[in-house]
Amino acid sequence: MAEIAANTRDRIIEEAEYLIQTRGYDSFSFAHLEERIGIRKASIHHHFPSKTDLGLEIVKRFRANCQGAFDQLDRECSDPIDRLKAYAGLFIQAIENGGRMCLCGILAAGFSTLPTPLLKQLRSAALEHENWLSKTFQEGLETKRIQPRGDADSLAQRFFSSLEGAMLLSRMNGGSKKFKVLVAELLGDLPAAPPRRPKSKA
Amino acid sequence: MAEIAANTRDRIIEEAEYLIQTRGYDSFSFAHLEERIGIRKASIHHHFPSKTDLGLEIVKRFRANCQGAFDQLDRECSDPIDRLKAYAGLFIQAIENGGRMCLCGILAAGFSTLPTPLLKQLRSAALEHENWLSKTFQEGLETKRIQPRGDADSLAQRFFSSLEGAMLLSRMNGGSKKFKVLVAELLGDLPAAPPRRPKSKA
DNA sequence: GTCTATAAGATGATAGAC
DNA sequence: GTCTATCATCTTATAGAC
Repeated sequence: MAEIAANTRDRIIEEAEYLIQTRGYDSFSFAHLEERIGIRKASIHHHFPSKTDLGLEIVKRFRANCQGAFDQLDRECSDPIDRLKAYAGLFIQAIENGGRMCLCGILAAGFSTLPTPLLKQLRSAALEHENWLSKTFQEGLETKRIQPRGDADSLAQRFFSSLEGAMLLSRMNGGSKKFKVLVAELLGDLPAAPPRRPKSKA
Repeated sequence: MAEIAANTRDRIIEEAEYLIQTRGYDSFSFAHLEERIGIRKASIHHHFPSKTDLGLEIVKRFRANCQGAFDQLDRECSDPIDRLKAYAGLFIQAIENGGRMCLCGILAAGFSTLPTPLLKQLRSAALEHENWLSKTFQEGLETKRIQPRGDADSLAQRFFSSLEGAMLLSRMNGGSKKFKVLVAELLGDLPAAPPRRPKSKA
């Protein structure tokens, strides 16, 4: 995953993504990029004429990366709860990798000042997360692994909201530590039956 | 609650609070205030020397208002679940009153660029919400009104994260409509027993 | 208390040399 | 493809007249 970007264009995307994840879209600037990459602002404009162009590429790449991650989770985790755990693990990784936020959450927080094309990409990104989560909860409901406390869409949206909210709030106190606890409680609350019972029955 | 501000100073606080709730701290400016209030930027600086000073007053007032709201909820709702419902109702009111976000959530989202004094106020504000929620969940647990799915602190943090996350995400699609549904599901999931069962038993 | 005028810096963006 | 130089605009903030 975290290789060093080969060309300038990719380095710009990489550093800009970090800046958006940590500062938000409005509060990141070409000057910050200049400093981090060691390239002049004008050169960045050569690769991305406007800030919106750059933002768009970042969210598009984010969407593609997420789809890749979803496919990998589907392949590697047969149990839906394990899959949700691994999904939440991606949030933890982000927090611990320089205090990054999920692009969905941090961009949604800047909703009212977001350029329209970026907003459309953001909507799609968030929808893809909710859809994948819904599919996963649906499987959990069908296989009786997850308690039926609402339909899959509802469970997905509650799970997503919790993670996004907790992630944003986590930076105020203790970073990933509290977030991890909350995730564990969230996941521990899902199963329809104890995951593994002692071999005696009575 | 929503009276018109008597003096200039209060009007500034009022309008600035709205701007922060909708745009975030970084993205609101004295120029926006000038436009909304019909007063020059220099005059605003007369009341609040720096932007941080203004931000501080807003969060302090917010904390006081919340404490007042908590007291009122404690007085008016005897049932802890009703109290949580009324608490969530405050979020709905904010969304429907010009698409406002909770200051805790929108300021937390701008965490990394927030002036230190404001960050401290924010921490206190968030803590007060979590503490009041924890107290309320504790009562629900003790009176067996709420299912024991974790301790009160944990339930409070999950509830708070869900509301903040859902609120921030709500603006992307449909505003308060989806948020209301999510809140209803969140609350409907709490009770330890069906609130009212048909009088027949078998 | 409110105003005009202005400062000093940041912002996104462009022109044109190399 | 990268640079210097420059732009118009926006930002927070101050000085000083009324």
